[in-house]
Amino acid sequence: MGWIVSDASSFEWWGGLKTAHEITISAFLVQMTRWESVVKVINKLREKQLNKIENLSKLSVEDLEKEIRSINFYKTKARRLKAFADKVAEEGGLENFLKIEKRPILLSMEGIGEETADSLLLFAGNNVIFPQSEYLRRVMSRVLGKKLTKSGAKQIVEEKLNKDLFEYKLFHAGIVSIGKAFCYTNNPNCDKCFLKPVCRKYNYETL
DNA sequence: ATCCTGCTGC
DNA sequence: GCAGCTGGAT
Repeated sequence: MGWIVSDASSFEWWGGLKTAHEITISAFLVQMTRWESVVKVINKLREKQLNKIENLSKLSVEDLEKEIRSINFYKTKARRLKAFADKVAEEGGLENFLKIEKRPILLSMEGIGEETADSLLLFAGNNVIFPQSEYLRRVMSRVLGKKLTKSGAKQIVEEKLNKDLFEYKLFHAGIVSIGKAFCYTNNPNCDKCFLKPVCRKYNYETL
């Protein structure tokens, strides 16, 4: 069965970005920001060979600000990216840094909270960890018909899914897709949503 | 005007 | 728990 692909890395996860470096840079940039804006900046960085963490660390914060000016909170994010790039250099490269045992160090860095840390570990580092996003909390809360915290929703998912990289990435992609397309904070578009057959909010008007 | 795959510091 | 960060797109 040659067409059954078990290698999760050959799919266009994380908006189609391929390298751990671009995924990592975009993870900083995308916070409270439209994905489309992030892609534009990543494309520009790539043209200038700045799509690698080591190359970013050679820039000053001021120059980095200029490169990402079109991004929401660009000053804050330039500072955080610069600090992260320097830290990666200390730790002996990005690949070595994106491992589960480094999670506490990731979380200790400015600009990396739970969601970003686990997104990096899953999509850039290929670790079986599920990111606890606001999308996840919202969709899972409505489908299950009870108020969940982000970490609560994450716990349920990690309990139920097989410990499989492909499943984790696919489920995350599904949650994000549904969150963006239908499951808005206000006035969710439940009629169009393809989860409505199994959603408690839709069927019982809870939450 | 409002929205956008958060995190920090208070 | 919540204001602030900070700007482009619609």
